[in-house]
Amino acid sequence: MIKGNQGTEERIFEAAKNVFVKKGLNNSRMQEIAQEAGMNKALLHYYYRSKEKLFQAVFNSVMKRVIPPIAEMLEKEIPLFEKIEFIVDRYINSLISNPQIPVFFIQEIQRNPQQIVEIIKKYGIKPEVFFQQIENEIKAGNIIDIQPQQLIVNLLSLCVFPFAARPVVQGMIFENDKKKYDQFLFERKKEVSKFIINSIRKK
Amino acid sequence: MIKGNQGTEERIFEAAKNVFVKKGLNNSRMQEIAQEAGMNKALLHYYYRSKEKLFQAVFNSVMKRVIPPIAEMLEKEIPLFEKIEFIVDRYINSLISNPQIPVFFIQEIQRNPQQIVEIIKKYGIKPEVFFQQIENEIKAGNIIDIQPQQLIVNLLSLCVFPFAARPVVQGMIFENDKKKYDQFLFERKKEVSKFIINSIRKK
DNA sequence: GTCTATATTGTGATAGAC
DNA sequence: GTCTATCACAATATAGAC
Repeated sequence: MIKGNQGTEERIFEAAKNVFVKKGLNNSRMQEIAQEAGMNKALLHYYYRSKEKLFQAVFNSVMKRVIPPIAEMLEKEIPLFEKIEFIVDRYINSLISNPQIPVFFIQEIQRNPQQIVEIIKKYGIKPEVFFQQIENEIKAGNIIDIQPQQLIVNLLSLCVFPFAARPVVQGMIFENDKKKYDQFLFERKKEVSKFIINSIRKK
Repeated sequence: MIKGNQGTEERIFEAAKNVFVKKGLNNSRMQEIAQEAGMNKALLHYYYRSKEKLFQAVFNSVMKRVIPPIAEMLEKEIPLFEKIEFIVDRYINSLISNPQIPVFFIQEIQRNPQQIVEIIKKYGIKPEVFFQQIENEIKAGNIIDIQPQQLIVNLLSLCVFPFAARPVVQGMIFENDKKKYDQFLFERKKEVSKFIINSIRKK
């Protein structure tokens, strides 16, 4: 349960975030959120009017915290290999701290695909800078020929998938051992950037 | 709508599969399935008793069709690089034919994480054969030193993620252009195995 | 087996006392 | 602002005619 020292509205918000992020919109009950916040469910409506509005508040807040760092990293002006190491390390680290975000995001986008367009517009994600950097490195002969789009999707896949599919992977290849899987994720920070750089570096 | 030449039970089942796979359990309505099957919703209960049971029938059927081919490919006795090309090509191809499966699977596992254990037991997925093969290649000095678990998760990530996160990726780096993204996925069959083999091959 | 009509239940939302 | 009690509605499930 959420601790009681904050204001009521904040307590509701924190409780809603916990529940929504874990279960998604449709598997979450207002009753459950109220209980998590240590109050009656009528109060949720008093402060947020409807379940949908409460959810939107949570979703927007999570996006606001999650998207800008990524957008920023993509535009950072440092050498490519350094940048890959930097992004992978930071990104996996932040996913270790917030492991449910990928599923939360995938589910919500599935439910309401429209909003992805708004999110991109709102936070001004521009992968073009990163694309350009990759193309420059190819022309300079420093890395092998690869479509920038393929490379960036590879990077995202390698970072995010192990969190989105955790129960499956943990069950399939780690005998459902939570600690082993945590260790695996921790090591992955180095492994993934090694894997990528190994693949695109000319030897 | 489902065509009417099959038996009623099969019509229901096909309709339910269409709806459930697209929307997941909680966003699907019995009414909608009935409509899709061209009949009254009372019939769904007559044949399948409850929504939950109908869903389980669909889920089990999908798993039965999706899991064994993967399990089999992992144990196939062919050289490692060939095997990687084979798995990636076949796997991405099957995802192109059934693009909603990853999200369907992730959502359901999230809702009911218990069952993953049963599925693994039921279909006898054994990655050990593949692990052993990788370790042998490392000892023989044919590929670089890498944890087999990391490699296999890399392979799965690179294949599955672009389907699970399609709306996001399509929006972020393909200006929401469906055709471009389909083309991208098609090319990926070759790109992914090249990417992996490039990374682990000793040069 | 298939339908219409109805019962039952779960849950989001509101009214009104305090 | 916070609570209890209640409403309203949607969706699953069943009864019963044919």
